[in-house]
Order: sequence, then structure tokens, then C-alpha cells
Amino acid sequence: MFSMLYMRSVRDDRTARAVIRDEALRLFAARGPDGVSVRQIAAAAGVSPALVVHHFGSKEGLREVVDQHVLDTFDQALAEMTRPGAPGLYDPAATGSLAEAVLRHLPPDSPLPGYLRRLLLDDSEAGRTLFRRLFTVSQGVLSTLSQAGLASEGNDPAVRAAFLMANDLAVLLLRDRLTEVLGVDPFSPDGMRRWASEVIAVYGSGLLAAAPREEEP
Amino acid sequence: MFSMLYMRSVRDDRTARAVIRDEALRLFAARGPDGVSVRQIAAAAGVSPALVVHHFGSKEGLREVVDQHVLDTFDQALAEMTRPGAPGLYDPAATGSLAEAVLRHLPPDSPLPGYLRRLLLDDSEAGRTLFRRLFTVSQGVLSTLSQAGLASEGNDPAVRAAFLMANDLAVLLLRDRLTEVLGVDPFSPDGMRRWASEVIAVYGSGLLAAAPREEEP
DNA sequence: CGCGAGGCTGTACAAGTGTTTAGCATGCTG
DNA sequence: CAGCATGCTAAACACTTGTACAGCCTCGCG
Repeated sequence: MFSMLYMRSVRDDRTARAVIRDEALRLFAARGPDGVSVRQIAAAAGVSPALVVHHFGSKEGLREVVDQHVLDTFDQALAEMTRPGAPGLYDPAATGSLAEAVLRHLPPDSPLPGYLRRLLLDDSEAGRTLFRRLFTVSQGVLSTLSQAGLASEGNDPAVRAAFLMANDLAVLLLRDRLTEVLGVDPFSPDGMRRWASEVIAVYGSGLLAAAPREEEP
Repeated sequence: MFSMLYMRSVRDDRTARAVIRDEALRLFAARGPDGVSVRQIAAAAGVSPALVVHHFGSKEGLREVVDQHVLDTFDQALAEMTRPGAPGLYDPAATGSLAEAVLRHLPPDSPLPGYLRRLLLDDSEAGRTLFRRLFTVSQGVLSTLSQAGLASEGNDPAVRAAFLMANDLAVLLLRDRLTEVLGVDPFSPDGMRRWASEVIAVYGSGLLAAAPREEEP
């Protein structure tokens, strides 16, 4: 009666496999792989639990596919913003914040930040890969800024690059907590502005420098 | 035959209840409450699973007791190092690192840092309480340093305090990852020295300042 | 048309979960 | 001494978990 094409919603032309992957991504990001059952993923995707196993072999297999998918997506975004001539990243006024830059190119309700957060925190192979990649980028940014005379690599370039990266990631890792105590989401436009302002001030001339007058637009 | 006293090991005079609590603390820190079963906790404590429930009502009850225990222990350590006249914390050369200060007063294999890490990351009531407390301390330190002329509160004191706190916590949250890319545990004596050195440099005069010559003792 | 392949489901199973219950043994108290 | 509370265990419960199996339906190809 209904052809395969009509099995999928008119507004959703993804294959069932892709739907499962996307729903798993969303749920894994929110509750972690151990906090979500195959049945819940299947229900969210509107399929039977057995189909999940059919397409991905096992729950662990699904996790690996989602990990790789997220890593690929992230790499793509990263390549786009570190390509020669890309604006912003090497601008000292941008604080070199990778997290901020990536977030900007994502829909506000994207599950990707949450998933990346878990990758960085849980110790998985994909997480280690991601972290190494980020560290390399951080070292590259610092080196470039240094050669341009916009920053110093310090006595311990590796540690300085790690310090800057860790500070950057901290906002992603503690987002909800910071939102609570500050009363503003640090990833919202307003939050980003306020956060970046302080980061620039401290990175620019240290904690001791007197606060310059706030400029009103 | 054997009195109750001899039921406990000669070298361990804790009550069974305390043993269970401590083992739960250790296992929760390592794998998270959801990653540990009541049976595993009981086995680690050398008791039956039913005794865990007998003493704590439920697994959730046990978690709450452990949460409170950790919070109490932490508050005690915090009170000790923020008491008037305590050395170090307000010393600008100490970077005001709370994490570092607390870590120093703990045995190297203590499960407490790991548990605190989870409290900060998972969103539980105890975690929110802990985070608020830390934020208050951070605000206090910044304010004190400011009044002493050792730092500026910046245009946005709340955000600056949050920034400093988040940076501090990032090392705790990403410890394993940082250890991998740097080749040194940032909480080891050597790691602390290298990390603190860069933090002091950046907080002292910003990223741009030329690196001063490394002083050899 | 016939027929195989693949997407897909319903059912079942073994293992592990948190928790309940009944009961044992010990030490304290009347 | 009698009796009771307490610390503790073994067994069983109801439930959820991941996964295997058998079979249905529809499409595409000969």
C-alpha cells in the first residue's frame, strides 16, 4: 500500500538509520550513553529496538558510529574556521575562543555541544582524539599570535596553550552551573559579550590593570 | 565467640556503616553512582547488599549521605584555609588557586577530588550548593585582592570572579586529559609548578608581556 | 511473473538491577 | 536468666537491560 518513501514523514527524508543515529546523539548528549536504553532510543526514533541492533550491531556499535559522526562534523567546522584567511580566530579581540567560534555556527538547540562535553569528560578513545586535536589547534593559535607579535608563548608554550584551551573549555563544561550563579547563559549573545569582555581584559594586561571605562554603543 | 569488636579488622576500626560509605565514595568518584551497583559497593565493603539498604534505606539514600559527607569534609577544609591569617590563598604568587590549595591537604590517592569533580559536572542539589559556595569564595578572594591593590575587579566583577573560578576548576575537570597531552599530571608537584608559573604570568601582565628569564633555583 | 534481499517487527531470554522479606546471632538491659 | 533490639545475611521478587531469533512485508531485479 504505502511505498517505502511514504514510510518516512514528509518533513523528514532521513533514512531510519540516520534518524536512529540523530536521536541517539541527542539522548546521549543529554543523559550519557549509560543513561539511555536501546528501547528509549528506538522509541524516540519511532522504530523497534531490534532495528537499532540490526543497523548498528549493538549499543556499543551505535555509540561508536555517533562518536565518529560527531568527530567528523566537528572536524568539518574546525577546518572551516582555521582555513587560511578565515576571520576572527586569530583576531586578538576574539580571545581566540574556539568554543565560542564553533557555537556560533550551530543552531541554539543543537545537541552537539553537549555531546562534545561528554566526549571531553568521559574517557573514551574519541574523546582523547578530540582533546589532542583541540590542543594542537590551541598550540597553533598561540604560535601564530606569537609570530604576529600579538602574544607571547611564555616560558612554557605547551602549558600556556593548555591553559588557554582549558579556560576556553571550562565555559562549555560548566555552562549550566555558570548560568545559575551569573543569571545569564555564557553562550547567549549577552553572556558571550560579558564573558569575552573580561577574558580580553585579563589576557590583555593581567588582573592588576585598572578597569577601563566601559564603552557604551 | 567473637565479639562485635573482632568482627572488624584490627587495622580498621570503622563501623560497617562507615566502611560502606567510604567504599561508595571511592566507587562513585571513579565510575559515578549510575556506574556502580549496590552489589559492587557491598562486595567492596565486605558486607551483604541487604546491609547497604539496611543502613541507608536505598541506593539514593546512600548517595545523599555520601554527598553530604563530601560537602562537610570540603567545607571543613575550606574553612581552614580561608580563616583569618591563613597563608597562601590571598598571596598573589599563589594564583589564588582553590583547587591547588585543597589538593595540597589531601593524600595523593584521595577519592575526594574525583567525587567533587562529579558533583560539579552532574547536576545535583549538592553540586549546585558546592558551586555556589565556590563562587562566593572566588568573589571574596577577588574582592580582597582588589582592596589590597593586588588586582582589579574589572568592569564585571561577577563575571571576572566566575572566569577565575572556572579556569581554576578546569584543571580538576580535565586533569586526565591534560596529563596525556602535557606528559605531566598538573596536580603533581612538577605539574603544579609549571602550571602555576604560566597562570601567574598571564594573570600578572597578560598574554602579550615578554617572557621573563626562567629563574633556576 | 517469481524470488531473493533487506528493512523491519514481536517475542523471548539470560543477566543484572534495586529492593523486600524472613530469619539468624549477638550484645545489652530488665 | 528472659527478652528484645541491633547488626547482619540468604533468598527471592519484580523489573529493566542488551541482544538473538524467527518471520513478515515490500521493493527491485531476473
